Amino acid sequence: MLRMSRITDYGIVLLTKLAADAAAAERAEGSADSPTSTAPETIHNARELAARAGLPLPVVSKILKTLTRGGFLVSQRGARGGYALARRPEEISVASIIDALEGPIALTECGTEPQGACERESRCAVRQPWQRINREVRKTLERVRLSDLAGPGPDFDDSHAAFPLLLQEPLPVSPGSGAPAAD
Amino acid sequence: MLRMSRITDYGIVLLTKLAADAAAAERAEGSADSPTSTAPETIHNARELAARAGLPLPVVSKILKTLTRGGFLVSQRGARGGYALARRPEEISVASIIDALEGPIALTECGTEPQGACERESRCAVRQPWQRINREVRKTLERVRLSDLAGPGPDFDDSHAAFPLLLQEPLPVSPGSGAPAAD
DNA sequence: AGATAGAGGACCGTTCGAGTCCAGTAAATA
DNA sequence: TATTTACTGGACTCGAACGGTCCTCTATCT
Repeated sequence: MLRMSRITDYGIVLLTKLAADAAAAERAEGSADSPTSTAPETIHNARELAARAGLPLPVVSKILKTLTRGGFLVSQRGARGGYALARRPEEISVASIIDALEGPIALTECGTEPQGACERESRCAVRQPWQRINREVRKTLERVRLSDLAGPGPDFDDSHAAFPLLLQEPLPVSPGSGAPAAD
Repeated sequence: MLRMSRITDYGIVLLTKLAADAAAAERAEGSADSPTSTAPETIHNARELAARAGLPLPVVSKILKTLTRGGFLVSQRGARGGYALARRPEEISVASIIDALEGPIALTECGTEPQGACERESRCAVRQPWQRINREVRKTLERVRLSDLAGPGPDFDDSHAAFPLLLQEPLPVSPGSGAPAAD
């Protein structure tokens, strides 16, 4: 199914919420005297985020810890502590989030392993092409930023084309192949 | 790790070998009197393919059966039986192969499930964007054809740029985000 | 001091995928 | 026709990975 783990899925949802809140707070206070992104308004603790996302607290807690280690969040311990985005949403790509939560993006193992690590490499005819496919999928995921996922606001509308970069038409396929693959 | 199953990986390797052989046979006989792609030269049995790929026979057998059910191969029972490509390599997309071997391509579950199937949908802020990401990754995989993986021949060379469509430069990211995400 | 909340890591149960095996059937050949 | 070859379909097992929980420690605020 070419899927990523549920943890990553949850992680992106959580980051999206934080990004949306940060954007809302920034908008609300204008250019006030709270310059840092760790202003109290943008700090949320795990319990609150778990409740809002409808996910169990331990899971959310684990994910937030990982994201902090990965440099996406800054944490504040103790009473009134919590998490806040460490960077602006536009500076965080979906690819980097996936990297942090479940290792480097690669459809096949030979995409990440150093060359020569696969004992079947000698008779493997597709290593090079796969590496290119991996690269291309990765580029796609790098183009998408957290700010794209957060959307323009709570009244998010699909027709707004949140990230128009993804709406480009697919390039024409190889000439001569009239019928596309059945799918 | 955003990976697909090993079975799918193997399946693509096997199909690639069959595609390369079919192309070689077609080239060798020119436009002889064997019009169908199921000519004896292009039939290979599971045992042979397993040996050439360096994979266990039962696994290869299982994969070939699945691919036959999916319409990618035609099978011939009995002595001197085997498998042959059902379609031309240019007509088979990597996306469709993945579909056949491990279900529809979707990074998250909400990409495939019918709308409303996720009980968290009401508070899920990222469903729509994810569906677009899924769609884009899928397009990427649809652009790549089996013929691209097979390469120009046995003396396959990376510099030949087997599928130039994938070598396009990445589009510029959202303006205003100077620093790319750390990865 | 006490309460709050993150940090870190151990732990467990379930699921899922890889891989094996077997009985059945179709086709070719001797 | 008997035998061999080879695909068909499905059941089955083993192990790893993942989701999820829990516990202890530390830092910070009131």
